[in-house]
Amino acid sequence: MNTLIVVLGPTGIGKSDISIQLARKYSTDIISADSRQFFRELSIGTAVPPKTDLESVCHHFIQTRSIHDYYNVSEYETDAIDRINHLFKIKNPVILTGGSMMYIDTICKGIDDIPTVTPEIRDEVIGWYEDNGLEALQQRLLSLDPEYYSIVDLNNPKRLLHAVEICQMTGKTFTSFRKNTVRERPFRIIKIGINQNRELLYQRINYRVEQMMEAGLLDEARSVYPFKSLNSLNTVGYKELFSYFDGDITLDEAVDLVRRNSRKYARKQLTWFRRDKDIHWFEPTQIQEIIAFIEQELNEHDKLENH
RNA sequence: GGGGAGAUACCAAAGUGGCCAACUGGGGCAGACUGUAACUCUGCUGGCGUACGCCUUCGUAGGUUCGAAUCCUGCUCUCCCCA
Repeated sequence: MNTLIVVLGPTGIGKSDISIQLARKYSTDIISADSRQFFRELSIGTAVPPKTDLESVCHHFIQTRSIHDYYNVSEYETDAIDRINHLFKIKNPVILTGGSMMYIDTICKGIDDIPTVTPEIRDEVIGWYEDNGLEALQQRLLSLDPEYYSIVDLNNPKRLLHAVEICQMTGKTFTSFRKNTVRERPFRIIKIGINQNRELLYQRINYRVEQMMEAGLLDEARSVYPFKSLNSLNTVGYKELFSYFDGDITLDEAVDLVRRNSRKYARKQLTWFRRDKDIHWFEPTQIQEIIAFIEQELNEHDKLENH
């Protein structure tokens, strides 16, 4: 059976380096599970690996789309699973790496089939919400899908909005699509988590922000500033600099915010990963241990299969 | 040297006799998460305790009062204006 090695962890921990080393060792490719590295207009602020790395190891789903494109987890699931299965014909293991929690889970477990909301419906519902407010939105959901209403976080407009959109568009309840089924994958998954002591992680993050600024993040952000309202640009490292361009804060304040929001994001990632008991955790320096662990897992697996 | 303003929890900042362990924001910590998810949302944040609660806090030392972060006095420090 083929194996997908998933390398995950908080932002800035050094996942890319480790994945590249693993990819070299196993002469294989890397599939990105990073919801911001998809965009070709962004590279410094999203920490896309340097050109030399991209050339030495084949990466998939990095900078393949535009910030103007609509893309979502479901499409990613289809695309990435196709690519992984395709790669398995000639390579094994394959490596998946990234920090976008939901994207990783989608590859590992799948996600329910829910129709993609059309722009018309989206505009209609959002416009309606802006005119009528949160309470009205809650009531609208209550009448469309009381079951979901009883379990959603009623203060979370994004969740409410999407449920209403789906109900509106399909004429069915949002609940009816939420099967919560886990898709069995025809390959084995080994999850490697990279993390370290919180203080060191924060130091790493702070340092990386420094490096990004030196590498020209300010110019990169300025180049996409005209499109700042795009969702793809509601991204740490850019939105803060947009506030600076807007004249709302100083550059120093903006950079400080980038650091803080990066730390927050890292914490959020860890919260998500914490409940996944399948992850085997290592420190960024433990590349030897990681390889040893993978070897052991692969061997055990072969034995099981031969029996 | 003279005059004025102020010192509140990690930071900022309300509170100006009891409803104050102290509004609010930030930060920090924890959590949720089914399609634009690096999004969006929630809880906690003096100490001890699961909890009713108990203990120690509002520069500092005293005082007034049944009761003080709030009133009075001394001291220390900070800022502003005049010299």
